[in-house]
Amino acid sequence: MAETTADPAEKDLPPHRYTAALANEIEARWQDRWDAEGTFHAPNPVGPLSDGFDEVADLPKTYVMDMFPYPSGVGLHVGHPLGYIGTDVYARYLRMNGRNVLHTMGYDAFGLPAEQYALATNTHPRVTTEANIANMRRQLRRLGLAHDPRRSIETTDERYYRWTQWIFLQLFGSWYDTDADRARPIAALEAELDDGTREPAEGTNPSGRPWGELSTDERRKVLNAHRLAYLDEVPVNWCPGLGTVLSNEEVTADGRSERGNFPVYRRPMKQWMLRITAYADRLLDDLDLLDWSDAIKTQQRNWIGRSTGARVDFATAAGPLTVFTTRPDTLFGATYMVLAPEHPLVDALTAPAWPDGVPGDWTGGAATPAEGVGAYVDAAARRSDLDRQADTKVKTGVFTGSYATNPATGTEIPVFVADYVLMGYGTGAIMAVPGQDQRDWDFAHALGLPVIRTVAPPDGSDDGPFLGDGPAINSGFLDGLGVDDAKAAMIDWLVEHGHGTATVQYKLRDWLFSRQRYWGEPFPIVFGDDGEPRALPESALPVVLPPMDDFSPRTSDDEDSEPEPPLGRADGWSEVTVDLGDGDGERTYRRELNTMPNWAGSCWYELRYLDPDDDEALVDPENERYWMGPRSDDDCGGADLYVGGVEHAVLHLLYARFWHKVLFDLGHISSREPFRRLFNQGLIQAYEYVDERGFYVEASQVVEQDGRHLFDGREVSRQLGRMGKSRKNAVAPDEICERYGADTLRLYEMFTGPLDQSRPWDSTAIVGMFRLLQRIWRVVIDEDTGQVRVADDVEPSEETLRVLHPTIAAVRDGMEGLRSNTSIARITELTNHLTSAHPDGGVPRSVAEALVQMLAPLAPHAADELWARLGHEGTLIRGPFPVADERWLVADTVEVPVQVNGKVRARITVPADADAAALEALARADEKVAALLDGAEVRKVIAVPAKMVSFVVG
RNA sequence: GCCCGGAUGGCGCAACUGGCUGACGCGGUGGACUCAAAAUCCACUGUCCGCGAGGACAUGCGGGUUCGAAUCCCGCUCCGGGCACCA
Repeated sequence: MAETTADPAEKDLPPHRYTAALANEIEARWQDRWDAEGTFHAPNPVGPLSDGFDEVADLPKTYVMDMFPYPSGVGLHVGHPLGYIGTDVYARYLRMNGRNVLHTMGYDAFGLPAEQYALATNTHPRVTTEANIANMRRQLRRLGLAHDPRRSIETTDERYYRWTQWIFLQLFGSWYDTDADRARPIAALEAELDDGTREPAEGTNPSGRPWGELSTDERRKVLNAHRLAYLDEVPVNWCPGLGTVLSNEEVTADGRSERGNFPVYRRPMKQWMLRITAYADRLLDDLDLLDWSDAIKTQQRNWIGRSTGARVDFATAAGPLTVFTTRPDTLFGATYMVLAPEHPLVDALTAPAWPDGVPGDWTGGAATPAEGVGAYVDAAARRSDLDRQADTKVKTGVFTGSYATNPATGTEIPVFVADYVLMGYGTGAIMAVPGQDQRDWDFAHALGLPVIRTVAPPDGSDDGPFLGDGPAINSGFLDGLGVDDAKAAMIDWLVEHGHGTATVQYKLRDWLFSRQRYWGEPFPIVFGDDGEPRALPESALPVVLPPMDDFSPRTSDDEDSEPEPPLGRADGWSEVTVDLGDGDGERTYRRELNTMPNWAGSCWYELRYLDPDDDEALVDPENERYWMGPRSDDDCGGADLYVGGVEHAVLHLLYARFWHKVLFDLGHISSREPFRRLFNQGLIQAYEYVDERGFYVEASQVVEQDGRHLFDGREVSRQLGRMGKSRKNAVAPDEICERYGADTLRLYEMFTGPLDQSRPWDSTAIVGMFRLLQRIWRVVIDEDTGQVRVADDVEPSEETLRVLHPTIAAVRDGMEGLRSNTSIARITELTNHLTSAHPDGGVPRSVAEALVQMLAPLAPHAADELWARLGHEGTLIRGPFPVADERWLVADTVEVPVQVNGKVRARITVPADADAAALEALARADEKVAALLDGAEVRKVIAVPAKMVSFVVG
């Protein structure tokens, strides 16, 4: 890279030029001053951070948030702060315009990466995490971000995770009342069960005996089965190589762990689950209240996956077989049934012998159904989910030898076991309608099963299933009805005859919340001798993560090994003697040894920023209502702006919404949603270079020659990708700050495009923004003397005013719309105008000051410095920000194009307020236009005032 | 396969709801300053034809609507992202 910074030691450089050295000096000085003066403090209405609230009490308020980072050991690269700078510009702009703005930054520091990093460096995660956070704080501070430092939180801080645990106790201490459609305290459920106004929910009382006859232990089990946090035996991703279960996102497409590439096995284990499914409808419906992109909303809708349809019972020898279908209208076309291999009725429905005349394709070549089904089920069990889904074109399955009765037709239809039906969705069994379903069609054709069409396909189409709308055929009382009407009619019939019910099905599963890791929040839970979980009292919080020398998970290469949470080895920790206040007195209990997943801390941090020092509550209700409360009847509340990467489209954002709604239901907060408006920032991409062996080479050392890219003389291939240390294309912000200063980096990152757009990093283009700052500097400061060179008591020329005021309007527009690239372009134009209009200095003070004010959100250090040198006390943090004067927004005269038959043939300068008739006359008077119109018949004239004139000639 | 985005000079992008395509910046070319270079400043810079005035062609491709389309409609291509046997 060319050496673009000037060394101030060099003799012939003007002594007061804006150089990197000067920029760095100014930036460090202002950062210290901002810190010392608490410039970025945003006062709360009440509590420890309420100093100075009186001064801002009448101002409108805005809460701006970034998705907080995980403090990685390699530090930030220039891609990370893109969103942070974007929100900072926005927040500073609003502050200058008289708003009380809350903007801060925290650290999401629990989780497997931190633990792995600690293992790799053989240091305790607490030590590495704290060092990483310190480094990241230093890097971010250097960028001049106007964060309220008092509100910064770390999820690994005991004072923070005490409240994470407290929220878990809220989840454990409540249940979802489907009648009230909200969560309520479990004590309310107990009271209603006691006084007989409520029965235990379906599936929560295995004995089936009335509540009043249950023992204390049995009652505890019933209550536990209602809770929003509950223990359940579920299939999980067990990774013996890492010694922990993993979330689905932590498993690669080929069934191995993302970290370490170890095999992952599905197996059932008893784990903590959070009942997010109870909130499925509200999570879905409330999306309509949010100012989020359709892309993200669609992803959340798909993830929740609500389908309406019916449950239908089919009579079999083993009792009713229930299926879920979204197409009850096609019941007359159900010609066979399929069970998932794991379905509980598989054994019961496996007949002792094949019926007479069974086709060979159906038996899998087995002598008996038991043999055929057994072999098929075993084979399916050995295949991973991913493997089973890899080749979806080929359908396999085996006949059970049993039949079920189609309730609509009374026909006996064969029951198969096939792995294209998944146990995890619906009831794990389907009615197969090959005429209207591609998968059923494929299976029917593979095994020679009959097809009955129940929706008439359009003319002649007889190839494949028909999924569209059309009149019902072959369907008895439904014939002639369209799909929607037929569905409704069939559901009515099913209900009336006791064969089924209308129902809603979701793809969303309850949230697996246990990890066998050390570096996470311990659960505030203990177990009694009965194996049932009990909550620790609030007074026992925080349950502090015990210090351990050996915190590594117990790993193994044995698929059947048992998970062994590291906390089980913490001396004297796994048991605790405590009085739970439940009447049992002081007893010894076993602690829960799992920890929470790293999503936990990020599920509610938006609330803790509001009141980080509150030891009485997770957030004082008044502070929450002030910053996040609903502002009108149809407002869901929440942070005003949340900026982050699109990669958190589903998980983090869904989990956080879920917790927020639980806290809302229980009356702890007034907002129904955590993030009113979400904005996904683009990515900073970088070229990565790969040599002939497929290894990354250091991007900074690649040279371009005749369109080829050479590293060390060898040609390498180039592609655009993510920036990252491992790809050897990372550029650190520190490096750019040293070379140009933070203000230049901020301007450059904002200039390369609107915030939502990804853009490649180009280190050579930064100099443009550096030059801009130099020019602005020169407008105010004489490079030779260091003296202010603006002209006092001089009115700006009309020409300058006509540049200045549209610039102000456009700059505001860009900043409000998170498109400061356009603001910077307009500031550049103004600067260029001033530079050429006043080559020897003497820019009117009022214009120079407006320029500096507009610069302040973007390059706050340089702006505050220039503001001070212009003779003002203090910083520009609270403005003023210039306001455009309408008078100068519209020009007296404008140049408009004149079109003849759609082509621009001339340009004329006309009064801005010329009406259509005047415009036409002026256009006709133009020499060139007159020549073109001469002798031609003008058939039509369109004249749009101040825009254009168009002649149609024939 | 389905669902979202996107495509404008050599590059990043701009053009508010149909009205002068390419603002602003990088890069490039030429110049000023300098012994020289760097830095800085100034000018030019979509493509093609023409000595020139000027003209033609240009917003991924093909149609359409319109006096007028980067913008609206229909049909494609390519790129990026998400989901994927969800009954």
